[in-house]
Amino acid sequence: MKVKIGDESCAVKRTPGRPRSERARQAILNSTLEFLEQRENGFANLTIEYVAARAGVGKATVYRWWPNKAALVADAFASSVTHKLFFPDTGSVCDDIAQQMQQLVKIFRSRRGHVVSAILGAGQSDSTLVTAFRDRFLKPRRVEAYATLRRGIERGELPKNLDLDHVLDALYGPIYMRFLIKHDGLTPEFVDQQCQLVLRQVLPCVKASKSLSKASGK
Amino acid sequence: MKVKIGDESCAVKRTPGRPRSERARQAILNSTLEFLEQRENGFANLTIEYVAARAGVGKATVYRWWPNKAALVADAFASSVTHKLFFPDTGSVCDDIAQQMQQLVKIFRSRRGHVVSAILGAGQSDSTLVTAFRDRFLKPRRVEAYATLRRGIERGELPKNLDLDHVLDALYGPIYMRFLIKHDGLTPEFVDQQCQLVLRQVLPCVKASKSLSKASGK
Amino acid sequence: MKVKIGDESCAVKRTPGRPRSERARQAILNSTLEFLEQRENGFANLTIEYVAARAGVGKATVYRWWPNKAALVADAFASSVTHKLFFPDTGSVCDDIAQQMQQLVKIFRSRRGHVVSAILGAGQSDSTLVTAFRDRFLKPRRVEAYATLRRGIERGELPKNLDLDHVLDALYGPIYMRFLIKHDGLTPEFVDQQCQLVLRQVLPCVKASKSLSKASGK
Amino acid sequence: MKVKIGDESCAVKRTPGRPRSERARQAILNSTLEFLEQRENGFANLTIEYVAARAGVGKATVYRWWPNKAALVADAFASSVTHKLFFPDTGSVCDDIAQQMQQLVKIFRSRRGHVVSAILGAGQSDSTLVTAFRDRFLKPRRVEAYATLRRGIERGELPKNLDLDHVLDALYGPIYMRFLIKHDGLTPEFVDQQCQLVLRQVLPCVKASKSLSKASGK
DNA sequence: CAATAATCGAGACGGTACGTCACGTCTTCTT
DNA sequence: AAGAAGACGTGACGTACCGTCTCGATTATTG
Repeated sequence: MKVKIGDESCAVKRTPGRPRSERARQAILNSTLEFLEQRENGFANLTIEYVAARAGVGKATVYRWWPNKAALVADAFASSVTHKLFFPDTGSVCDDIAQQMQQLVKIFRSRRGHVVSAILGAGQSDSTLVTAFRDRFLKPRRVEAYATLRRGIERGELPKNLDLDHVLDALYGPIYMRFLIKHDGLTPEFVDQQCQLVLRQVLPCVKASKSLSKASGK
Repeated sequence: MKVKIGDESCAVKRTPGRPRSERARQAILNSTLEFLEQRENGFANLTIEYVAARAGVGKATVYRWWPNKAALVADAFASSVTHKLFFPDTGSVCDDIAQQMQQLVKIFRSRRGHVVSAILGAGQSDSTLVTAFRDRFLKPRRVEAYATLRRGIERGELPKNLDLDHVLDALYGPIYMRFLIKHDGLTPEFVDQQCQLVLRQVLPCVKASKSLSKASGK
Repeated sequence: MKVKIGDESCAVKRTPGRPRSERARQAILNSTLEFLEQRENGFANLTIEYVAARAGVGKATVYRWWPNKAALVADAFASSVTHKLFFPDTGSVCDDIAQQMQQLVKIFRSRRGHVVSAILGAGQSDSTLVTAFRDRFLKPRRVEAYATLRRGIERGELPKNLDLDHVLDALYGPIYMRFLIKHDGLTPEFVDQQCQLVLRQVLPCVKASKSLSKASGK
Repeated sequence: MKVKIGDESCAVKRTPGRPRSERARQAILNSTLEFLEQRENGFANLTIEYVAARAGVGKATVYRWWPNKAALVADAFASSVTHKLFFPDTGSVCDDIAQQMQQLVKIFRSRRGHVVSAILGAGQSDSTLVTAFRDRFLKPRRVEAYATLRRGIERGELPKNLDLDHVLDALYGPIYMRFLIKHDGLTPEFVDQQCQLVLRQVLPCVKASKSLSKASGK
């Protein structure tokens, strides 16, 4: 709880006693991810017992650093968050976003996708998990997305007064829905059509700007 | 070997032995729903032990009729599915769908919504659950939605060759996303705007029929 | 409870309703014995469920006629009591008894012996069972044994004022002990030696030291 | 890599991990004995659930150390075996053995006797139990008995070439029989008479007839 | 360099719920 | 009225993990 300000040059005040083992920390997070990445091994099936054994670590070591399974999974998820999800700047909002969406879908369809569905699944009965998902995954991406959309607005591709959040939900919602409910394929074609469907709607052309502009009250 | 003629139960060959107790069945489903409807009582916290005790029923009776917790919950949910989720026929597709979406959101925001999130949450590590959700809840509603959309097409409100499933995902996806990730409010205004955003084709102007027409190949 | 005396010619006043099925009764007792006769299938492993199923009978039919497992087994045992256990009259007490003991040991070593050990085993926690064993098996045989011993007394082979019960326990006790504890073989040789050991002791004087000397071979 | 030299615990490699709780072990064995010592609480009525609860112990702890109920009971019995069952050395085989037999009968007639009958009873359908009884109770006592008998042989009280096991069965068999079948009393008088009946060889020839005549009182 | 202190692995502990089995009772239709 | 069929509420089974707790061993800082 003591925050050292300034220079750490010579006197890095370390706590006495054996320091935390970085090897153990990594092994625990890795065995957690490894488990979640397997199909049909959701959060519910994950056991601390297994994680510890797989990591070659005592159970107490897990509990010493993570208060519960959810915290462990949230941490493991955060440490796995891909850095490949960026928005390019092609000059066309539609293309910028379509490309990022394709990357997202690729992740969702990979083994890493199981980690996402595990965290969203478990999050339905443990709000700390969805919170972790929003804070560590969703929001950072939204910030980038806002910028991309604003570029489009500046360029005149999109109307002003656009409810950015709504547009983004309109874009990504169907992807999350298919990802979680699996009632239909999460194909690249679907992604492209989805992107066009939504962004064509908000193209200047028309008059709909009013219905989409953010309600002043809220 | 007396054969009752004219008996209406002629073909209703009863199985021998004591018949299944309807009282027990109802009590089990009810105590399941009751539990899930409480906040923070997710699928994971639900125990068969509790369900049986609450229903005044032996555990074995639960296991006799439902192979696992997932099946029980799916059944309980299905049996509880409100019959208020219908599509009216107002003469306007947009209105028809908007009204049904509002009903859906109302359910999602009610205590019954917890059951849905419990199912979809647990379904992420138990595919039988999402399957049950799709079969018993999603598909029946889709069938009605198709009809509503087709009415709109016939009326000329919507273009022909529309990929109905995609349109429906575009409509409902954002609702499910906000419901499950809770990053933003699931308000009636949002629902209305969402409906208009997707179905704006109704109006003259644009009509991006090409991008939405079902890919011939598929 | 009404005992009809005399002629049953025309009006055998039977209780109304369907009469008890003799077939069922036999099938139940048989499947009970059949089970107990198998090695390692003691009383504890016997289930009414199995007996009923094996006999092709409803469980309730078993419970209608026998209040509990013990009563059933006691009945089954009684119905199986062999009639081959008699004492011959060879003119020598020792031979008379030795022959009967050999027959007894033969039964103990046969599959029927398992029924005896089952009933004595279960009897340790259910006194009705040992009672059944004493009344239906032990006592009838003791009556015969008394007669045999008295013949020997009359013949002068045995002393007067003999405690018959003690002598019989001295004779049979070791057999029951080996039968139940299985710490040593229940061989014909053992039986012969046992018979001689005890009866020589009670002979007027002799001192049969030889019969007690250990068999050289063993 | 410091090796302690001269350490007496050199070969006493302790197993890693938390050591077994002696408290739990004792509590489990005690609650087992306590239960069995009550009349009509046979082996069959004993539940691990009860033992664990009574001992203030998790069920798993019981199962961790004893594979089944039989092993537990055998252990509990063995641990309770009174150390009063020894053979004195009075100079007379008959007296040595008679005294030990009286002690045994005293145990059989006490509450501890229920444990013995529970073990032998249940042992009839679970061979591991009788085996445990033989190994942990019977055989150790036999070893002492052999020594006592051999002393008698050396002293000339008993003939050489005696089948020790048979003599011991002849001595103890009737006691076990009366203990298990309860057809007659297990009185101190019976024990004395039984001892004399079998070991009369000691005496020149005669006189034992009186001790075998039935006690007038009874 | 020894003392102190925190972490490590291992694994036993008291619990809770699991899913199964048999109990003894009941309800139904058939004989 | 008794039969077979079989569902019912009950309760113990033996197992799997939970999260906590000793252990001895290890690895740092401090006196």
